[in-house]
Amino acid sequence: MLRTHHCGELRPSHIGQAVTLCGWVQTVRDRGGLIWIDLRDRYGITQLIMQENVSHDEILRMARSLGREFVVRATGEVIERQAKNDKIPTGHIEIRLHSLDILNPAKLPPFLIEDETDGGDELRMKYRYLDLRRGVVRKNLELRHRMAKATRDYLDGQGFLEVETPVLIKSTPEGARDFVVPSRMNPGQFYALPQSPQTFKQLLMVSGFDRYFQIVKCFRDEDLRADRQPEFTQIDCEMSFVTQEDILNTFEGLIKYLFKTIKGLEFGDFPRMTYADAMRLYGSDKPDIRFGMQFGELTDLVKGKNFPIFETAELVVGIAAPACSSYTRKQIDELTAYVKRPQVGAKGLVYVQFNNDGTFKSSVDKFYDQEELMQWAVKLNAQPGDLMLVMAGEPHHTRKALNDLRLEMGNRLGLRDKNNYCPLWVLDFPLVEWGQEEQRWFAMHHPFTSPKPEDIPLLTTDPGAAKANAYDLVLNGTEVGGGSIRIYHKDLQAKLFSLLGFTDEQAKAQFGFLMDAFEFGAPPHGGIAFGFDRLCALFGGVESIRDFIAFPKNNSGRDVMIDSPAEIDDKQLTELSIRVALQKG
RNA sequence: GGAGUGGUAGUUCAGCCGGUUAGAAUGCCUGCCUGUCACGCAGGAGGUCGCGGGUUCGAAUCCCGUCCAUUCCGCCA
Repeated sequence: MLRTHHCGELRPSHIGQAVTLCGWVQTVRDRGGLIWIDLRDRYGITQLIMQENVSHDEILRMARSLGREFVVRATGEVIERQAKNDKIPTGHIEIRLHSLDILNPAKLPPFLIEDETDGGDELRMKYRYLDLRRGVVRKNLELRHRMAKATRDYLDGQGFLEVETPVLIKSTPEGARDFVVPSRMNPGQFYALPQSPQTFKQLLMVSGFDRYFQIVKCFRDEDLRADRQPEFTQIDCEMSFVTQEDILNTFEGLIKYLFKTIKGLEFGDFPRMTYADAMRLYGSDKPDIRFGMQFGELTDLVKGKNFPIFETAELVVGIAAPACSSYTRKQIDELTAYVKRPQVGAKGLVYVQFNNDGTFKSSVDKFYDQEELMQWAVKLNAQPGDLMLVMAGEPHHTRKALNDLRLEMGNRLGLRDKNNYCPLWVLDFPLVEWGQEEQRWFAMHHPFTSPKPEDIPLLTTDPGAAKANAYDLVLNGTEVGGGSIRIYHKDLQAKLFSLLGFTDEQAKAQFGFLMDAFEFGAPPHGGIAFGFDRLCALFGGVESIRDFIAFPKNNSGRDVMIDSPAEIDDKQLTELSIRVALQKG
């Protein structure tokens, strides 16, 4: 070993010991007659000291030649500091240097390797290996490690087996776009990278591995966001001989275990809400229930008063923002501008100030009297002092826009504390939804999801009304997991494929292996998958998942450090029987 | 595919209603300093104002195009 200790462990109890440390030079403070070096490694910072007329001139000269991030090996004696620093764990000791080796000099880094760096995102990603030296980023990866460890501990304790499934698989038309990989040995043919190990984990159930999990990379070739990467990690799980209730309980247990071991937080039973209620009360299938402001519908109440917007609206819906009745004209204009942004896309916003004296002042006073506005207040559960905000229009878009406004009000009122965790199960999703453009049904979850048994007759009469045994776990308005009870009978699976517009031939070509397997004794089964990166980011109290991934990709799916994706040689293309025909812009 | 924001010193930014030599902070270099730890003090170096075109006597500044980054919408079963 090149070192006897690391840079985070020496304490006053070590005083008098001869030690050797290795690490990176954080900074050199040359005070003339005294020189200090802060030596950093993964574990912390330890101060080295040299003194004129005490230390060798050679060491002093060498210390003055050091630059930031030089890799050095330092040997000396642990001594007590004359001036102590209570801000760091090693702040009561320092090392009186006897010898110093430069193991490797370093170019000046392009940004400061400190918690409060001066580096922007782009530069940090280009030199990610330097960024990862920073304590804040390192702590994120340490958190991720502990999350993965705790997940394995819990699931192992519950009898789950971790089984690896292939990464080179087959492209399927449903769902997200696939990343594809050409096969040299099979000219003109391509593998696809898995969007999830879905079919393989179901086959493992047929094989009798009745409790499977895998912490596994998944790939989706879709546009990115702060919380979406082209390759991401799931905690993928499946169980046999279980009901939906068993799965909810087992994995509520996992999330509780993570909160307990990682953050020391205890939870009671997670609340549950149907998809229908989530949409009705929050306009979202992933409601943030850290705060109230539930929707109230006014559609019937407002008709017949000659207010044109409301007369023609299919849905009139509002929220009551607590203690906001004193909002100024300017503040209300800001809210109106917010909902009119293209991203929200609302036409406008009606407001009603419910004054503390019980009177109302609104943007629609011409059309509605005080008594009528009082009825609104009852519907929206508004109290004196509240500000009612009402939107109208086509139901789907209006709910979505009001959801955006509700979250914005939550932010403005400081109701979305990142240290306050409110998990929620959302249940009873619809089985399928209508694709207007393609004029066909699409699976809301995926085509292997089981309808609720009592809704199977609806598949032929009214597919849109059929509910699925599908569920999402939502945490603070973010979907962190989702799953379903699966179909395990060949006939029902064939019926679903048919509903989704597959011909028998297409279904057989794409999922024949699964249909075949269902004929060899498939057990009832179901499962769930959690977005591991998102879960880590939420536990870390951060919106973006990038800092919980060691080497993430940027918005365009590029790795700016290794500069990928990249073109390949003609020789490689030839071997792969591929010709690139780029369309000229 | 669409909308917004940004691109100026190594870095983070200011300047942008056109007009001296493009600034600040930090980093870097040199010197001084025997208890620093965001060390301090003095001095110094450092710029294709993303790129291309246009308007103008004159463009970092206005206009058009383009590239890059970022946030959001679409998309993500």
